[in-house]
Amino acid sequence: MRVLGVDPGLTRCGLGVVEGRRGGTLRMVAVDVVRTAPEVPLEQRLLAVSQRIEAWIAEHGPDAVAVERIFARSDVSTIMGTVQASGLALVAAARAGVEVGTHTPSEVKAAVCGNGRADKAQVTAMVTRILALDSPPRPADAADALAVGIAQIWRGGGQRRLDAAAGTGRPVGAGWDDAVAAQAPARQRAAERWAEAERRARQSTRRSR
Amino acid sequence: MRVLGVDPGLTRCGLGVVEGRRGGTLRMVAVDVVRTAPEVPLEQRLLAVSQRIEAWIAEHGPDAVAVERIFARSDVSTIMGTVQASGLALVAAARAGVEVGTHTPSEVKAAVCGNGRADKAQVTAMVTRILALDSPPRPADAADALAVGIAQIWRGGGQRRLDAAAGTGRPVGAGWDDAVAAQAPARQRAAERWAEAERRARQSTRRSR
DNA sequence: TCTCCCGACCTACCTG
DNA sequence: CAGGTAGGGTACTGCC
DNA sequence: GGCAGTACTTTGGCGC
DNA sequence: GCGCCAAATCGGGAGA
Repeated sequence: MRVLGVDPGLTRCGLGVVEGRRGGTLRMVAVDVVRTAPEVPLEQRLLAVSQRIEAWIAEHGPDAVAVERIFARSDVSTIMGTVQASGLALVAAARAGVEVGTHTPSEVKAAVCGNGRADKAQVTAMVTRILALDSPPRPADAADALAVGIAQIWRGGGQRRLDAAAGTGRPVGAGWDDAVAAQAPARQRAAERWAEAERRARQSTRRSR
Repeated sequence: MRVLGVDPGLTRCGLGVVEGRRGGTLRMVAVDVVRTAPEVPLEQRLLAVSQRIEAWIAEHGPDAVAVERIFARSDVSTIMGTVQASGLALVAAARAGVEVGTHTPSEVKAAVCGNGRADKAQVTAMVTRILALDSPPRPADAADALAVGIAQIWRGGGQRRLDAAAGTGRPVGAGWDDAVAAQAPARQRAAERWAEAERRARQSTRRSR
């Protein structure tokens, strides 16, 4: 299984391709960071990111694209570009017909470190070890992208419910799987549809780091 | 001059093509609203929006694409899809090599109604009148998209931010007679105001649109 | 080029 | 003329 | 299909 | 097993 992990960002967007099996040894295929200069018009920056992601998908032909979900507090301004970048990643994947998975920062940390509260350095270190790299991926964002990819392989794209972006309006609370049935209004007939959608529901936004 | 106005949204994304000259009579070329169902995976929804926008650009060959700028308050979740949609519009335009303009809701209202505080109904009414439509554009988002397009034609592209960054200082449109936006230097209290806005937004209940 | 630190919406309208 | 202030949205759910 | 109402962050960790 | 608590960011510019 090959996964393209994406750490969305406007100035720096991390891209990392990881290969391996669930529970097996993982191998880093490629890693890079897309940089766009502040003086360039926004649409150009986004376009650059978009094209780069599409190029990577075309080149590496991943089985899935994993995007780090966005977490935004009240500080909105900074996340916009990030969110847009994540959207581009999602569209690029959808356009290529590739499976999509999203992961929150906590999930990623928990996946690679075993602790959702893990320090950033910890994550980098673990990524380096897991992929048996000689040295830590240089721009920090690269490591994060790889971490997301790892999370995708180990935890699977089986994300829960809706995304933050959609403004779920329905805090599911604890049990995700159980909540699926509870949520559907016309659960009997639509159950199948919902299950399907839910299974594929690795959507949502991206997060920042 | 032909402009594609976009009112970004995930569930409903308004698209409106307006044609005319600055200060001249305007004509509506086309209008529509892209709808995507909540049960569809996010990436699919975004893809649908993206493709539709690209199709419209290809079909109508606008000279510019105008996008309504997003203002995010403390409520983040709802804007995500919106922001992503706007990003898609920007990229679609950039990809097609079309000029891009962004406009805040206030700008749009001011451009169309002469009053930045204009009611939504007012905007719809003015759009209907300006474009000499028999009836108001059906979904409200459609009217908004048209309004954005109108604003683009009448006020020109809003890329002051880009200008400042690029140092070109070259407003794309031809010179306009009206008052130019004067930058308010009052940045000192920004934090305070932000905190205030945030606090207010958190406590009070939101009104309907 | 990478690192570290700081700051965090944008406009229109009304009032003095 | 300058400064300060207030305002601005959306996606989901249920119902008509 | 359209209109109106409401809520608006999420998640892992730890304690109970 | 359930519930409550606490924490989480990124982009721009200057300096090494």
